[in-house]
Amino acid sequence: MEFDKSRPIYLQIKREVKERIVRGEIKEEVPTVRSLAMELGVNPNTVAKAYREMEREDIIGSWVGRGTWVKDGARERLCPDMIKEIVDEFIHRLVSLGLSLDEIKKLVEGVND
Amino acid sequence: MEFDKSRPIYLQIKREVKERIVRGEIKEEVPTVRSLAMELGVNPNTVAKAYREMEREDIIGSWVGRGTWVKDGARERLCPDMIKEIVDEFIHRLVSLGLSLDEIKKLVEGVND
DNA sequence: TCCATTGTATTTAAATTATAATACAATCCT
DNA sequence: AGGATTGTATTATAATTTAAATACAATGGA
Repeated sequence: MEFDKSRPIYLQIKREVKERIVRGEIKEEVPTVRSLAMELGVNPNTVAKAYREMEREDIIGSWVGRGTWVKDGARERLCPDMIKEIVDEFIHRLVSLGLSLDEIKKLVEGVND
Repeated sequence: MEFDKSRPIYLQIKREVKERIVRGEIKEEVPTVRSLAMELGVNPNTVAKAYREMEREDIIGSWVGRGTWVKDGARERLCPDMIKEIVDEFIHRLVSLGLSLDEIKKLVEGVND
């Protein structure tokens, strides 16, 4: 995973972990703060900050000495929420360029690859 | 225009100005550094930084005492470039959630409002 | 019980971003 | 000619983000 320099790393880590949960790569046990920090090449504090926010969002739960775990039903809540957020932002950005909803639909229909 | 606190303001200003160019709201004359800073409620230095980068991208040209102007053909170059960037990121993000291209197309087809 | 692993917290430092206050040279308009 | 406006540059300051190095208490396994 590579980072976009224009946005805080901890936000990108949040997105990455959520994506892994939605994809089913993370089912119950979330990587430890230290192991994910090592894997991503960042400071454990940065991962801890991402986890702290996701805990407040009721996506994961952390316990000292045990680790971090996906909360019950988190994947089912996360999936439609994230899709809606992505689609909404996509539509909004193209509308900001002056495109209509019909034009946007035709644009996506024509995508190949 | 309101700012997203999670990203540098000067980058959001770049996007805003580019959108205005594509929408045709800015045709030739770009707002002065000071007037846009006043309009957006930010420091002139922040606008100047955005303009400086757009000048390096050959989108605008600035002259002391005269102002800032859209470069010839900038709108025609900007329009397809920005659309492609937005669509590509959109597809990429949904693929990162595990969706296929077909699923994405059906998703967009079903959008209302 | 002992020890490694866990999340959490603290402190210090560096880099980036944004603001603020000027100053300056070039240009334009009257 | 002269004054206002322009982009640009400089310096200083503050806030945010990230890194780094620790330390600590709780947990679990040998």
